[in-house]
Amino acid sequence: MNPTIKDVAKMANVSIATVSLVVHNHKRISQETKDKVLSAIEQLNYHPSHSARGLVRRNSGNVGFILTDDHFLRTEPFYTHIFIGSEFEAHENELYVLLTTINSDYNINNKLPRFILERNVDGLIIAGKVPSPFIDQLSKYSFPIIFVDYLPNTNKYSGVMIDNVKGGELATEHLIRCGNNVIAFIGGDIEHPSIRDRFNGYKNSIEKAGLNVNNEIIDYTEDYPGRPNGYNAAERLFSRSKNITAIFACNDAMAVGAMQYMKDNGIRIPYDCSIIGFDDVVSDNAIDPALSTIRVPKMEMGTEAMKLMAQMIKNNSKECRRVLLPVDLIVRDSTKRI
Amino acid sequence: MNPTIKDVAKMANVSIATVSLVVHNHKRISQETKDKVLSAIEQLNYHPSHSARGLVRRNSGNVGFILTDDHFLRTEPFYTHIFIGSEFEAHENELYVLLTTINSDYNINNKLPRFILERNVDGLIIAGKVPSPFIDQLSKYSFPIIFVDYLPNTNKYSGVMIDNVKGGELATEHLIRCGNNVIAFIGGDIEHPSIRDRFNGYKNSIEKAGLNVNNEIIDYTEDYPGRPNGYNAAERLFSRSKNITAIFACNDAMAVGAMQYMKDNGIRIPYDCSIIGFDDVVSDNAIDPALSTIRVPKMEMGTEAMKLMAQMIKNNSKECRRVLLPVDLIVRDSTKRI
DNA sequence: AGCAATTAGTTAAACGTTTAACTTATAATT
DNA sequence: AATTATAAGTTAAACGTTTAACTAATTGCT
Repeated sequence: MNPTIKDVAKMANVSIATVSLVVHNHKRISQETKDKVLSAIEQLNYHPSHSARGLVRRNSGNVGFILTDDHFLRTEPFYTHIFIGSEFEAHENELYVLLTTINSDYNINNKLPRFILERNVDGLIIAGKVPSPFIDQLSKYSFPIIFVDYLPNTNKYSGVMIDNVKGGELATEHLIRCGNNVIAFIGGDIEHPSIRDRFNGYKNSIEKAGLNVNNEIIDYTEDYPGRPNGYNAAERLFSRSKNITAIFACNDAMAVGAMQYMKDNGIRIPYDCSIIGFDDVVSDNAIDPALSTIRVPKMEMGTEAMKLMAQMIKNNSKECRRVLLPVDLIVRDSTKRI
Repeated sequence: MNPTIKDVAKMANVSIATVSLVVHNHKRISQETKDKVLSAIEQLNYHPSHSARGLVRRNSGNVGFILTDDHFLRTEPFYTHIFIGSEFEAHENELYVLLTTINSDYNINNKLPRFILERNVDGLIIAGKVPSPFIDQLSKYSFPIIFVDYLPNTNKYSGVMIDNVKGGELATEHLIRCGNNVIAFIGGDIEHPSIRDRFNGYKNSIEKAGLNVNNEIIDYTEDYPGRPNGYNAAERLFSRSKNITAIFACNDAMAVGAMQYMKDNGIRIPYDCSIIGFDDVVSDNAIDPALSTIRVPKMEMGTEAMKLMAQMIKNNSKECRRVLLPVDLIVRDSTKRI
């Protein structure tokens, strides 16, 4: 049986209230008593019962972490890094993380995750784009919600985002500095705020450099921005225009797909065509040449989200707060000065 | 405020004990009363408090899920699938899953995950190989532990495994049936039980076919069995022997690495050399040709582990139980009849 | 010296369940 | 009719904390 507060109290010859006060290091307790109690706690290896605490505090000590299954299961461990960041920061705040996935085609008839129905979380972190019917369902609950890497259009939610526009600019500027002047863009669903922002960054830089934004070398579809999509996008692109010298892909997965197309069709990277991705999730040598990209601070997004969450829980605040994290240009071998 | 059992009792005009009995669908309650209570529960959207329940039942309702960070963050979402399986099955058993990673170089001075120290889990699922100092630390705790995809050498632990020997045999037999008679093996750390079993399956089939096991075309190292390792292994292999017509890689990641080496060196797959992997984790078209492999029922491993866990928790049993899941041969385009 | 203020601790109620032990009403058996 | 058995519910204690309200001892102030 685990030691309880009573065991500690008995051992230290004080009341259980005193033990509790020491645990919360309340000022009312003298140093002498504190030492006595602390030593008993140490000896017994006492840890307060999560359940008992949750019962009287009327909270759970848990934070739900939700993402869609296709995001979680994709090849590039983007969201996995975000989760790890959250989990890490949760330790610092004495919180536990309950991870669950929802269907990417969640609809109004689907059940909400069990920890929401049973109100066994004090807050929710939602990573990546989730179906809007899911978000709608959440409105009846009053716990804080923090979005990471995706923010619904309504401006009532807190979120941790990266500077996608800036990232798009950095990538495009880099390609321009390398001497390219026919720079294509490939993206998935342009309705996705992140992709749209990256595209806007692309446009900004193209225009700033005095080049013209040419729809013929801009390709996006509604499909999931993964490798197959990148492959197909590159195929369409090169069938429309032969003189493309560089591609900015909205993420690394699409970039890798596009690279595969180029390899299959004798287009040498970066000699015939440079390519840059976004996210910095492929670092292994099976991708050749190494992909230049925009680094996204994935773990940091997770930690920032959990920090925000811990604050909101502690202050019982519902105010909407936003964090914007910077991105960096990472130059590897897939982009080359002409 | 969330509705409590009292609210339900008041609404249904019964005692709280009756509500509790209905929730547990105890036979002592008449159908009539049951209906009344159930309808009140429905109307109020009542869910029992996890904390209150945990307090009296002296359990947490949580299961810890542990793996090393490099396993979790690897490119192929192998363990992610296992986790999802566990999480799914946890729902069926009214359990929550607390996921956390440990360092792959965990040592005796590292702290155990918080949920273990605070005894906030009723059991532990450990996925993949973990450092043995970690396992040693666990011995002071008495909750059930289930290993998945890795079982320490001592035979005191419960586990869910796949038939690695059989998988090795299936893969090798397939290559033999395709007409190959110089079949190489590449693997990572041969001390890893799964890799050793796969290798043993390979040997079984080679011998059974009357071929000889040739150390020159067998390559393993102590390194992590990822893509870079596969690349290097292929390099060593082809520098030692030119007439290899097929490779069995101990997993898909190493196979992909080896494929990259072959592509870089003009070895056409499968015309010059066939290759088969293990795990079935790469299904995207950026890997070309599509990789033949041994399918591992990843989600099922997760669900089976959680089923076992739920039983052990329910029966308060500590007996050692094992589940062995079968694997399948998946023929794609990287292996070809000569 | 007499009173107020401060310090250091204790008491006891509350949080929302579960469940053994009890009660009461009805049915079955002698 | 008296006794026993069964059915259907209720009572109350317990689980391990937190914290407001209280007490008692000491110190400070006039």
